[in-house]
Amino acid sequence: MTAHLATSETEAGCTTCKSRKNGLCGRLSDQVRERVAARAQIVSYPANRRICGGEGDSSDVVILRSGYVRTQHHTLSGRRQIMAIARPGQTVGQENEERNEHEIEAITPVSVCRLERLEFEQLLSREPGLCRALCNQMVTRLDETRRLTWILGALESNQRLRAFLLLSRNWMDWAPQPDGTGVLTMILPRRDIADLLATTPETISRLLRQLHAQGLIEILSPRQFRLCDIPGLADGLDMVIPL
Amino acid sequence: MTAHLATSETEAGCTTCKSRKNGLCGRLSDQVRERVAARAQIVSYPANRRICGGEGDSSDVVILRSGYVRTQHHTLSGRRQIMAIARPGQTVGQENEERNEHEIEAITPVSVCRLERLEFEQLLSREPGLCRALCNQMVTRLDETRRLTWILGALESNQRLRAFLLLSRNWMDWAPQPDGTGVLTMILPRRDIADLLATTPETISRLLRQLHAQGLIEILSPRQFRLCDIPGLADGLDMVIPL
DNA sequence: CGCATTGTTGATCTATGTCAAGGACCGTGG
DNA sequence: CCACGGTCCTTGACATAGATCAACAATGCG
Repeated sequence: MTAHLATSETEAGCTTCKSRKNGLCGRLSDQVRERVAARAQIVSYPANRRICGGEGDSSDVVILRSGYVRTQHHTLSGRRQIMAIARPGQTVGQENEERNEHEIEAITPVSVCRLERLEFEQLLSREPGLCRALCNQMVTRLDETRRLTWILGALESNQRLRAFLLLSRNWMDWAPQPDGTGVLTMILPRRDIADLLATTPETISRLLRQLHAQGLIEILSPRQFRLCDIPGLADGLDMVIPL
Repeated sequence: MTAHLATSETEAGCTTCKSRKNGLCGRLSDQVRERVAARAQIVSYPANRRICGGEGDSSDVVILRSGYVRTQHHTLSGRRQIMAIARPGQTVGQENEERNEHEIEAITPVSVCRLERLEFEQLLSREPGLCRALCNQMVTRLDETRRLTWILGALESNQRLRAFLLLSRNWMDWAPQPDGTGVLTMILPRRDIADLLATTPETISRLLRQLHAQGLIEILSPRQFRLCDIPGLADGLDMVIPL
C-alpha cells in the first residue's frame, strides 16, 4: 500500500488537462494557472485509494484533474458518512486545515495536481485571482454541503434517493431522450449511495425497486437507470434541483 | 411587519462593535475594516425576524455584530431544517448567490452591518485582504456544515444531542467549574434544537431526561444544564470536539 | 472453476415520529 | 389580586419506517 503512483506526465500538464476550463482552474487567468501548475505535481490513484486524510498524511492540497473523490468520515463502530463528492476542477484538502478529520478517497481512478499546503498558502497570498477563485469555489461547496444537510435532515429516505437521482444528472453521465426521459449512469456502488444518504445498501435496493414499481424509473442494470418521470421524481422534495 | 428598524448609531460603528476583533472583521486590517464599514449600514432586528432570504429580498450581505441567526429551509409540509447558526463576526447572505434557497432569521435580537451585494462584490475585488479573510471564513463555515452533516448522517439522536451540547460550549454561555463540570446556558428553544438535529421537540425533551437519568447532565431549568460528565457525553461520538 | 465483491430479498425488532393532553411560566388587563 | 390566553415544555400511547441479521443471487476476476 504505497503512497501513490506518479505518472510519467510532466508538470506542464495543463494543456492536456480536460478540466483546465472547469472549477477552480477555469476561473484563473492563464498566467496564474501556469504559476500554480509550476508548483504542482501530477499524480494518479486507483479507485478506493486514500488520497489524503487519516493517519500519516502529507496534508497536501489537491486539485482534481479527472475522476471523483469522496470526503468521508468513519465511526469506530464502522458506520461511514460521505460528506461530499468532488468533481474535476474542484480542490480538496485545503479545507482540512490542521486537524485531519476527514478521509478523502478516490471513487473512480483519479488524476490530480498535488501542491504542498505551505506553497498553496503562499500562492493564495500572492495571487488575488487564485484567492478570489477559491473563495467562489468555497461558496459552491458550502452550498452543496448545505443541500446534503437538507436532504439528510428534512427528507425521508425515499425522497432522499429521488433527490439524489435528480442531482446526479449534473455530474454523472446523463443521456436525455427527446421524450423527456433519460438514462443515468450511476458511478457510485450501492454502499456509497447508502453512506451518502445515511441509510443502508439494503434500503437503497428496496427503494429503487419501489421507484420502479411506481413507474418513476427503470432499472436497466445495477448501474444504469432510466428516469422515466422526472416531475414525479421531484414531487414533494421542496427543493431547487439545478438543471 | 416592516423590513427592519435602523438604529440611531452612525456608520463609524466599528469602535463600539464588540465583534470587531472576531470572525471576518478580526482578520481585516484596520484600514480595510474601515473601508468596509464606510459602505455598511447598521441595523437591528428582534428575535425571530426574517433577515434575508425568502420572497422579496434585497439580497444584501450581512455581517453579524451581535446576536445569533439561523440559516434554515422549510418544506411545504411544514418541516424545517436549520442548516447553520451564525455567530457575531460571521457573514451571512453572500453564500446565497442568485437563488434564495434559504431563509435567514434572528434567533436572539441581533445587530448587523448590512452591505449591498454589489458593493460587497466590488470590495471583494478591490481588497485582497477582505477576500482572504472571507475565504478563511468560508473554510470554517464549510467545516461546521460538514460537522452537522456528519452529526445528522452518522449519529443516532441520543448521540446527536450529546454532540450538540458539547459543541454548544463554544458559542453559548459556558461556565466551567473547577470540578470539571460546567453550566451551559442554552439559547435555543427545544423547537430549534429539534430542527437543527433533525428530530422533534418531544424527542429532545425525552432524550434530555434520559441523559439526566444517566447522570450525564442536570437540568437546572429548561434553558440551563449542568454538564456533569463531559467524557461520558463525548462517549462514542468519534468526533473531534473543539475546546 | 472457485472465490470475492456487489446487489437483492425476507423476517424481525426497535427507535422515534405523530397525535393528544396537560403542566409550567409569563405578561396583560380587569 | 386574580383570570385569561399564549408560548414553551413535558409526558403518554401508538404505529411504522427502516436498521439489522441472514441467506442467497449475480457478476467479475484470477
